Amino acid sequence: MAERVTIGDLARRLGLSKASVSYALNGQPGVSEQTRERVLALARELQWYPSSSARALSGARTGVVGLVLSRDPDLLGTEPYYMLVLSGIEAALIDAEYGLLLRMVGSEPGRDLPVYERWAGEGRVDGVMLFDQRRDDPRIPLLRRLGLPAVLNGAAEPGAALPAVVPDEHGDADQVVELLHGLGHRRIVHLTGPSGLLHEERRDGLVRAAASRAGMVVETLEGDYTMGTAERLTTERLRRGPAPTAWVASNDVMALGAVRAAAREGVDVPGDVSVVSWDDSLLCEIGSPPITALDRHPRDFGHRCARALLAEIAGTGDGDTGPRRSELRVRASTGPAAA
Amino acid sequence: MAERVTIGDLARRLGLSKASVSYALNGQPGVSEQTRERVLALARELQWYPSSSARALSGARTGVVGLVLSRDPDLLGTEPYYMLVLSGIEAALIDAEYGLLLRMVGSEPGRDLPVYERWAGEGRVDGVMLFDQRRDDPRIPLLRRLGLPAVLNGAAEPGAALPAVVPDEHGDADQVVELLHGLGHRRIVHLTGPSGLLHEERRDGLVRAAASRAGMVVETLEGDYTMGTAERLTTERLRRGPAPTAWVASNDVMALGAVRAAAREGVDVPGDVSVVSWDDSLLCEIGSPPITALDRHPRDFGHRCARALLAEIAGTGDGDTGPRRSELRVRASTGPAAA
DNA sequence: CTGAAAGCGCTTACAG
DNA sequence: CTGAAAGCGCTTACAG
Repeated sequence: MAERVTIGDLARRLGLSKASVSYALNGQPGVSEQTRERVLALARELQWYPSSSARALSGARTGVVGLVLSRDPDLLGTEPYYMLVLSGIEAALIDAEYGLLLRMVGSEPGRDLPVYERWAGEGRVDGVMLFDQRRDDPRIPLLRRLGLPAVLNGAAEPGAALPAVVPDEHGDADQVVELLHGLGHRRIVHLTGPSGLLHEERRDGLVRAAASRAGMVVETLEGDYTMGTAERLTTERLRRGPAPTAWVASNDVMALGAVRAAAREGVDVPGDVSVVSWDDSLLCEIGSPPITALDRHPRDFGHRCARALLAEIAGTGDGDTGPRRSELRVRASTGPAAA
Repeated sequence: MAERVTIGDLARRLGLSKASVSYALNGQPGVSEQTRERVLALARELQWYPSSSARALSGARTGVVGLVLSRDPDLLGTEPYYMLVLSGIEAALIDAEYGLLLRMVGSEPGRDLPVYERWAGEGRVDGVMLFDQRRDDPRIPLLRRLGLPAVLNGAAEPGAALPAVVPDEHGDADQVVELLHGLGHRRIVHLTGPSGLLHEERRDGLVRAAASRAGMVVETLEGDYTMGTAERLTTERLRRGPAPTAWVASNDVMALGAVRAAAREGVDVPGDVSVVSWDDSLLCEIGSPPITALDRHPRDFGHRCARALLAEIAGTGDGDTGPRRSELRVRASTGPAAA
């Protein structure tokens, strides 16, 4: 075990007090430039690292932010979306020399609450990032009570209870509906994630609004992001009689499920039915047919989320650059509406 | 900000010393059962949480283990393997009330070294999990020097410099080769990941050994886990003249690349060429054709890795349950060898 | 079984 | 600009 070098060691060697060393190391006023240089040089030479626990204990930052992922592990393994968001988060944190404490819990609502409670109680993190906001989300009052900085990612109203990072949901819905309308489709099935999730409700509202402006009709089917459910819902709907010609699915996995179910029912994609995914990924690229999808820049989004949280922790305004327009990647799963 | 409850508060309320409270809370001897009960009851009532930094500073555990993922973010987003391993790790850590500090760095070798140095210096973690061991891996001497507990995941020799968790690579190679041999294949292309990775070298050796026992021949092509490279290598090999009839790829993404390249070259899968993936995932299931793949139980593997590290940290032997046999999921990408 | 005390390595008022 | 000191909330010998 390498012997730890402390600021006490640095102070002794330099004939300074620990306070001066601390000021020098932290870029605080209170030491001459010359002293600071000497301190920094010695710290580097002796490979001094600040003890994160000592720092945290004496009231400074922990240098860590927390993220609780509330999805089923199997789904996390198949949906590339979160891994990409995660890598964007990491990129932002690295720049700020922050660490990420990651926790995966199941998808049942509320399983994450004790984690925040504990993190706050133990003083583990400086803040947390929240995804998948729900109606009357219990995390918001909880985090307020705990006094833990937090950022709501994917929220609609910037003026909400917590600072938020918003995606371009409006533009997303418009792009998708526009494409389908242009292809002659007039009826859409919107295959959503669980309706308890606010972004699913918002998306559905925006799709309906855009559709109705274009004189189109929308049927909503509530899925759960899994392929199995998407296949079942699609099969049922196709069998129930005259079905819409366009399907919009909330993620890539469900879009694939819709395509597979259609194939199994003898419904041609895109001949009889067009399919669009709200998330792009390799899954969409390799589907047969490849699936038209929105590239919502998940890495970029993760990066913005982390930066917003860091700004919140630092108390320096939100610093959010605002949403970036998604790119609709048109592939073979969409085509002219059947007559 | 909720006021922090400390053991001092508990001690005062109960008329005990902080030491007694600490002993009671930590299940240490030195307090009567009755006292312990009272302490625990009050701690629960006041929602006391141990300050992780105070604990860590006074020499106890940090309660956190670290993981550095050294792959390109884009690849992490497409390859489901790591997310599944991660969820297995999380499951084991939750049981032990441990947290996971996650860091993603690029795939250039060595980018992770400063992270370990820093984590050790800052006293951030109790140990780290190592994946993707390389020949003369610099992490091993580094971690030894730093005195940071570590576990090598995916290593072959249990008697190595660090405790290790081993997959059933032998069985994996045998299963794959056996399947192909039974289908009449006699020549295999082994599309590997970077040869600097020890598990790639071992796999290749095992595939060659199993093949040669069965009178088969193996050609090795070194890929980098990406689809692009796999497509290019496959295309080149197919064009170069009489190619083997069986392709074994080190991950699902490369297997897909091989299938796509074959299709583009007018080579039928599995009519002309069979393809097997070393990793199973949704990508394999939805491929056209669906790809025969080894389910190496990545969640289970992650779970074992985390448990081994926790055992190492606790100093309680390795506690590894040993490898679990992988399951070869035979799908439409493999068939009888062309005459 | 219990208490008083030192110490972990920092940060931060407070004096000089 | 610098130093002596208190304090963060625990754990852990050491006495009783």
